[in-house]
Amino acid sequence: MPHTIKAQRSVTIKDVARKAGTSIATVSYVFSNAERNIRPELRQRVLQAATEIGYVKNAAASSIKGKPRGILAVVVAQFGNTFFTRMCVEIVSIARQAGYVVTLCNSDEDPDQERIILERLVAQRIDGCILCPAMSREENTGLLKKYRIPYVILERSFPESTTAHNFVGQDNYQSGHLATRHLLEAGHRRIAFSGWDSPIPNVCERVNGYQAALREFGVPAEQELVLTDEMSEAAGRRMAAKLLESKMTAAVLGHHETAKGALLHFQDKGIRWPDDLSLVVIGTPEWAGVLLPRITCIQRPEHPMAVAAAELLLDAIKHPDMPAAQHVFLSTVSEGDSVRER
Amino acid sequence: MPHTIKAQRSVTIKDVARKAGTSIATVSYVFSNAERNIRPELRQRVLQAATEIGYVKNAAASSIKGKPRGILAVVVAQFGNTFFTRMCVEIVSIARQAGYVVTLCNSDEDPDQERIILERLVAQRIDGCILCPAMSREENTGLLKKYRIPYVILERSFPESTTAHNFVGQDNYQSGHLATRHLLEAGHRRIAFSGWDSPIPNVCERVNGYQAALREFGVPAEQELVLTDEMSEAAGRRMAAKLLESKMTAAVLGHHETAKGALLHFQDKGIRWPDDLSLVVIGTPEWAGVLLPRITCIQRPEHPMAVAAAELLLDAIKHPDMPAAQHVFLSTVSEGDSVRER
DNA sequence: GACCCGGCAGTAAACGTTTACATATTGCCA
DNA sequence: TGGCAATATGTAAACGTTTACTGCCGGGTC
Repeated sequence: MPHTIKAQRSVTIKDVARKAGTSIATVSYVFSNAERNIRPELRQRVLQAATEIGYVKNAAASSIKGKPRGILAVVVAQFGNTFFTRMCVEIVSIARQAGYVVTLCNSDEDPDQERIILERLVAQRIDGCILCPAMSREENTGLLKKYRIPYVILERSFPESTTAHNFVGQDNYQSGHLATRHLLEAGHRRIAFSGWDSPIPNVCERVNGYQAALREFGVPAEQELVLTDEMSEAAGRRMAAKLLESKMTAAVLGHHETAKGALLHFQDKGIRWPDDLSLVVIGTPEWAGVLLPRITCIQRPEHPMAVAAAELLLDAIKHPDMPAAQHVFLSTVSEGDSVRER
Repeated sequence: MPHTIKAQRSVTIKDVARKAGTSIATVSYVFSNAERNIRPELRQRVLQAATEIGYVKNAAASSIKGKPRGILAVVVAQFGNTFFTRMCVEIVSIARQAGYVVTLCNSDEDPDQERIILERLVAQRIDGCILCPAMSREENTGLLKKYRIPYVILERSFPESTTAHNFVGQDNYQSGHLATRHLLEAGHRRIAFSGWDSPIPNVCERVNGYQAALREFGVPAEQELVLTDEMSEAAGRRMAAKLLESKMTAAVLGHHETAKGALLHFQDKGIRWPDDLSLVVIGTPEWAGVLLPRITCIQRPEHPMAVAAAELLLDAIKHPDMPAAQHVFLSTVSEGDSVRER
């Protein structure tokens, strides 16, 4: 509940008009409507008066007359996650170049929070929204649709997301497939997979890719080699411990947040990669660049995704009747030396 | 320039009133003024009508009647920097608990951008602002002051910042001092310092702390041992190369962004810490937790700073005439093994 | 000199709310 | 039944802009 204090009357267009000895219409024209001709001398007087008394246009007032607000919103599910942070940085930058400021919100993987946030944003009559949904909730995106707020769904491809909405994401199936094939090609046959145990389909798709790759190489998929757990360092450690028990020679760490915990566990136990264990991480964690030995990553294309999402949104704002588009980006294997021939 | 399309008339309080067969006042009271008694039956009818036609209050319209907007802003100089990101996450979370949404902006260390951003924010009539200024610009904070927008200066203590403004920051002098003393106590005498060459006083203060510590141990400060360069990985590598030439036995990496480059250079050259070189990093980079050998860090208290800034801002909003407060947080040495007795 | 036209500037009616004030409705008691 | 609270609802005037429309002035044309 924002604290409610009687805001003292701020400087308005009226004050400027009085000071400049003209009408409020003229002042308004000076500050907004570029077409209207104003005698340079008068315009100067208005500008002068405005700076003297410190006038700044009240965006809320313009907005109720149907002017766009110049505000975009990005709602992500895990703001602290570098994957999202990096995309946010990019989006903010592109938006700014287009003249927008960006409101960033964090649903913390909670669809109810997400709902509340979206309602607030609709109340603000934002010009557009990029949403990385916490879960599949037609009801939530429905709000945006109902208010005809242009939006782009980012990164999480719930079945309906990819069809009815503007969507930008990554091919998770391919990430899992790529990672696993990389290990298979190096000769590994007993390959584990660890991931985040979540309601979103991303990890699930990665597992599908992993299993498909195994099939292609004629390797039977063993249930016990696929582990999922909550998203935390501790969970990563737990999964690492279980993986070690299962005597695999290689693993796909399918989720960079838990991968960190797993690597810490390996470090603690004195298990070294690629000597003792070949590893591929899906994602591009901050620490991958300095960790020794280097680690092989399936890069998630944060940068192109952010750019695509921002541009798609700007497009959607310009062309409200544009049909929904879909962009999916592939992953690439980064160089690294955490995989050894076998 | 936000694209300007005639926004189609959205559902208003009038539509709800018509649908519910009552007056707009009643509808307004249902949605805002909690004191007013409305017959439960009528209230229900209004709510019903509102959901049916999908009414969401237009926050802009309420705002011009002096209602607080429920928007806070955070303007940082380097949004992509994990140090700031982590503080933003925390601030967003606290703000949300207090009922605010947060607009995050990135000045990219450019005071002109900062100016433009602040003007936009003032135009939005935000309820409060946390600002990490790009440079000392009285003119910029002056805008906030003039419009009586409560604000808190974060992290960068320009001389005037600490006196006239609400301020939350870290003791950079102490960080430099702590880092250097840690190395001196381990027996090192030839200690280098690398930092970011910037207009803000933070690094400079750290150098002061470094030099003071040297003095306390009777070690003459050598000019060539203090290096500064731009903020990039490449610059970090450059400084690392120069440091190696100067034959020091230990170094304070005074800025975590350049520290990464320096460490990469050391890795490339096969120089190992703490065997070949003792190191202390000022800051808590994302990668510090997994890097082997572990690295000693002077922790910047991001979390308490963010909490303090957010709470100070909320206080300032509640008590507009509160005198400016100042919070400075000390640093602590994290455990690590990148320093060796000598 | 009557007419029109272009260039400027002002008037006033919106926009979607909030809220002071007025009015209606009810229940209660004398 | 009249009077009076108390309660419930409506009226209308703001809030700070935008913008269609009207008005004014000077100069050119016939």
